[in-house]
Amino acid sequence: MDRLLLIDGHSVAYRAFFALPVDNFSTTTGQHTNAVFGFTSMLINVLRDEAPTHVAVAFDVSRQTFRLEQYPDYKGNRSKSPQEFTGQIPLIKQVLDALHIQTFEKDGFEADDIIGTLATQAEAQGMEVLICTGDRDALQLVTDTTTVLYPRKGVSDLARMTPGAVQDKYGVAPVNYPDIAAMVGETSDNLPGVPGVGPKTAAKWLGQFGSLDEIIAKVDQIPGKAGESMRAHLDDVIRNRSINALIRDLDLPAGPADLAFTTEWDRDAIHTVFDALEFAALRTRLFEYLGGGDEHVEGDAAIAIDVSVLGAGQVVAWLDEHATDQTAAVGVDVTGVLRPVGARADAIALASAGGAAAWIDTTTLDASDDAALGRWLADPARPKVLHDAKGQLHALQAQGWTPAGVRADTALATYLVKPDQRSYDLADLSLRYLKRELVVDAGSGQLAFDDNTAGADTAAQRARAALDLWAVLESELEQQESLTLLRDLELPLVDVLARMESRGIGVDTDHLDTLHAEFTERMLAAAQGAYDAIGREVNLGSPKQLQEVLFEQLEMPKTKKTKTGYTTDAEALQQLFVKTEHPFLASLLSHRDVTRLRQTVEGLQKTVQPDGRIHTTYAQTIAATGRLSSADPNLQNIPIRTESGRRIREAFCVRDGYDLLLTADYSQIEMRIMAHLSEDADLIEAFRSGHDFHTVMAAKVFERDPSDIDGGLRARIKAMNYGLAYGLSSYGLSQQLSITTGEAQRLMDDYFETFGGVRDYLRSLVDEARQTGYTETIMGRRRYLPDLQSDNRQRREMAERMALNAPIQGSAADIIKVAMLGVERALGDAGLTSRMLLQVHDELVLEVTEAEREQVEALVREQMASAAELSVPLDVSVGAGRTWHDAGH
DNA sequence: CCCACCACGTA
DNA sequence: CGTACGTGGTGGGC
Repeated sequence: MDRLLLIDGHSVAYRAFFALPVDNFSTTTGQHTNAVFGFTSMLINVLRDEAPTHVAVAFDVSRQTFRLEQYPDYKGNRSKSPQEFTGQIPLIKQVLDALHIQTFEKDGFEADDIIGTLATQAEAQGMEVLICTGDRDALQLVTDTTTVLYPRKGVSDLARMTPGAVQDKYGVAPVNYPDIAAMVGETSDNLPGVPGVGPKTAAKWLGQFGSLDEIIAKVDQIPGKAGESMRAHLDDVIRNRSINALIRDLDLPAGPADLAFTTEWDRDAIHTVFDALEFAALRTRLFEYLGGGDEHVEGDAAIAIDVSVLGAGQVVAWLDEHATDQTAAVGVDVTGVLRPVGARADAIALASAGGAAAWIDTTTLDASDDAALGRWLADPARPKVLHDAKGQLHALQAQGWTPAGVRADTALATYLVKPDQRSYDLADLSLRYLKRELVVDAGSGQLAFDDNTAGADTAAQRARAALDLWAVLESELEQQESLTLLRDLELPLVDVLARMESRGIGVDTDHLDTLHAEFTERMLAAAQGAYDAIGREVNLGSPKQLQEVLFEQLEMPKTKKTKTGYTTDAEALQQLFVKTEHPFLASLLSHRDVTRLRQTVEGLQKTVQPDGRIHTTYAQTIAATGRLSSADPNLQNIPIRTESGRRIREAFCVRDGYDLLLTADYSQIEMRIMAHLSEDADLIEAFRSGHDFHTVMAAKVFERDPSDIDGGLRARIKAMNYGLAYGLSSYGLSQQLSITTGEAQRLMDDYFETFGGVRDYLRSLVDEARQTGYTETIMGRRRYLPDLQSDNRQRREMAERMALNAPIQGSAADIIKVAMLGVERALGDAGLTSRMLLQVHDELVLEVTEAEREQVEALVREQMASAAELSVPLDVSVGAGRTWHDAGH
C-alpha cells in the first residue's frame, strides 16, 4: 500500500532548534546548523523506519493567516523567532531539494492546513498517511489509516499517535481532540482556555454530553465551579474551536500522487549541501540507511557495529584477538542491576579500538570464559573506558570480579568540562559530541529473532560511544588542563565511593522504631493543639490551607510574598508568634518540627537493607562546585542542630564486629582556604594563633582584647565569616542578625577595613571570572559562568555570587576528596580492618575496632591534614563513640 | 501521573 | 536580597 509522509517543517525544525545546543552545531563559517541537523536526522530516521512511498514537507509562510484576522492575539505570545532559527529554514529547504522532496507553502494558511488537505486527499485515494509534527492540532486528522508522529522529547523519540493512543492520552476520539483543546486552551497559540478546566474535566463533559455543541447547548446544566467558569468563558471556547479547526480543502498545486519518493537523488547536490553544512556523520547515515554505501564518503564517521554475540567458550579467543593492546582502551558497558546492594551484571558489551564489538551474556559463561574475563577485567594493564562507571563496578563486583584499569569515565570527564549540566546521559552526549544517535531498541537485524540477545546491539553501541567519546573529551580536558584532576582525583575516587556504598552504615532499627512512635505521638498532640486553637481541622501540611487560617480566619498581618501567596515558613511563623502570641502558631511550629523528624525517620526505615545497614548512593557529577551529593537516602542532611534531631543520629551505630564509629572533620575549612588564597595577613594570623577563631576575628575588627569580646560581637563576626563565601549582602546579614541594613553595612565596612586582603581577593575572583569566563579551584576544577555577562541584573548578580562561592566550596571539595583517597589507601596499606563509611562535605565517618582506634585516628588526622599544602594549618577534630551521635563533638 | 511549588534538613 | 544539595507533601493540570 502507498504511504504518504507529511512533515510540518517549521514545527519539527523548531523542536530541533531547542533540543540541540546551538554551540555544538555550527559550521566553520559560523552558520548555525542545529535545527537543520535535528530536522535532517529525524527525516532520515523516519524514512528508514517508516519506508514511505510518498513524501512532502509543508512550511508556514508568515504569521499573517486567516486565523490572525479572526483573532488578533493568535500566537501573540510568541516572541519573534530568533534569527539563529529563521536563517536555517532555507538550508532545510536545500536539503529537501537535494533529496527531491517536494515542499509546500501557501499564503494566508499554516502548514497544518496544507497537511490537513493532503492527508484528506490521500485517505480518499486509499493511501496510508503519516504526519510528523509537534503541533497537537494535527491530532484531529488521526484515523485508522492516518497516524501522527509526535516528538516526545528531542528529535529522536517519536510517539505514534493512533486513534487508540489519542483516546488513551486525552480520553477522546481524535475527531474530538479540537473540542478538548478549545476548552483547555493552547498556551503556545495564546488561546486561553477555561480556568479550572483541564483535559480530564473536558473529556468527562464530552463523554457526558457527546459533543462540544451539546456541551454549549446545555452549559447551564453543568454543576460546580468548573461549570460556572465554563459559562463565563463560553465565547473563548467557541472562538478557540473555530480557530483550531484545520482546513482540509485547500487548493494546492499538487496532489498526493505527485509526491512519489525515490532514492534516485542527485548525489552531487547532496554532497554540495552536506559539505556546506559540514554534516559528515549525517551524510554517512543517510547513504547507509537509504543508498547502501557511497564511494565518496570518508569511512571514519561511519559506525556500523557488528556485534559478535559470544557463546560459551568464545570469550577467551575474542579477548586475545581484540583486547590485548595495552595502549588502546576497550569500551565497556555493563547491563544489569547497578546498585550498591543487590547488584547483578546480566551482560557485558565490549568495543575495541579496532572496531570489533562483543556481547557476553554472563549466564552463559563457562568456567574458562569466566576466569579469562575476570582476569582481563582485573588487569590494570588492560585499559577500559566506561560511562558512569560506579554502578557498573557494583554489578561486576557482584559477579565476583574485581575490575581495575579503568582509564576513563566519560560521565566524569564531561562533568569536569561542563559541571553545571544536570544530566550526563550517554545518548545525549553521543548525539552532541559524536553527532551519532544511539538507537535505543535494536528491533531489526539478525539478532531480533533471538530473545536471549536482546539489547546486545544497544549495549555494544553504548560501549563504543563511551570509547569514542573519550577520544573527544580527552583533548577537551587536556586543553583546559583538567586531565590530572580526572586521572588523579575523580577517577580513583570512583572506586573508593563504590566501596563506601557497598559497606553501608549500621543501623539500630529498634531505636528508629522507638523514635517513630514517639514522634508520631508528639505530632498528633501538636495537631490536636492546633485544631483546638482554631476550632476546626485543616491540613497543617498545606501552605495553601494555612494561609487561609492565618490571613483570613485569624486576620494576622501578611508575611513575605511567594509566587503563589504569602509564606508560611518557620521564620515567618515565628515572627507572627512574637506579634500575636496565638497558640495556633506554637502548635503549628512544633507540628512542623516533629513531622519533619518523623518523616526523616520513616525515610530511613524504608532504606534499611537486609544486612541491617543503610547504603547511600553518592553522586559524583551533580554538584557544580565539585562536591559529592548523597541520595537514596541522603545521609548528608541528617539532623544535628536540635536535640530531637540529634537523637536520629543515635540510630547510626557500630555493628558486625566493629567497636566504634569515628568522625573526623575539618574545622573552618572554607575560611582557611580563604586565608590561603587571599593571603590576608590578619586572617592568616587569626588561624595561626590557635584561639577561638570567631573571637579572634571579632577582636581584630573591633580593636579590642579577645577577652572583651562578648557573645553578641562574636555572633556578628561569625555570621560575617560564614556569609563571606556566599556573596552575603548587607540586607541578608541584617536579616540574620536582626539589625538594620545600615548597621549591617557598617559591620561589613569595618570587617573589610580590617581584612582588606579578603575584600581584594573576593573582588579579584569575580573580576577574573568575568575575564576568563570561569572560576577555578586550587586543583584546577573549573566552573563556567556565562551569566556574568548577562544583561539581566538578577542573573548577573547570581552568577557573581556563584563566582565567589565556587572556588571556595570547590577547593574544600577537592581537599576532602584527596583526603579520602589518602585514608582509603593508608588503611589498606596498613592492613587494617577499620574502614571509611561516609563523607559529609567536611567530615568523614569511619567504623573502627578498639584495637585499631589509635592508629586509625592518627592515620586519618595525618591524611586529612596533609591533603593540601596551605599557608594555614588544616585543623582536624576527631571524635569516637558507639553511635554517630556519640562520635560527634 | 507528572510537575511546580513550598518548606526544610545538611555543609 | 547567600552558596551547594535531596526529599516529601500539596495541589493543579502540558
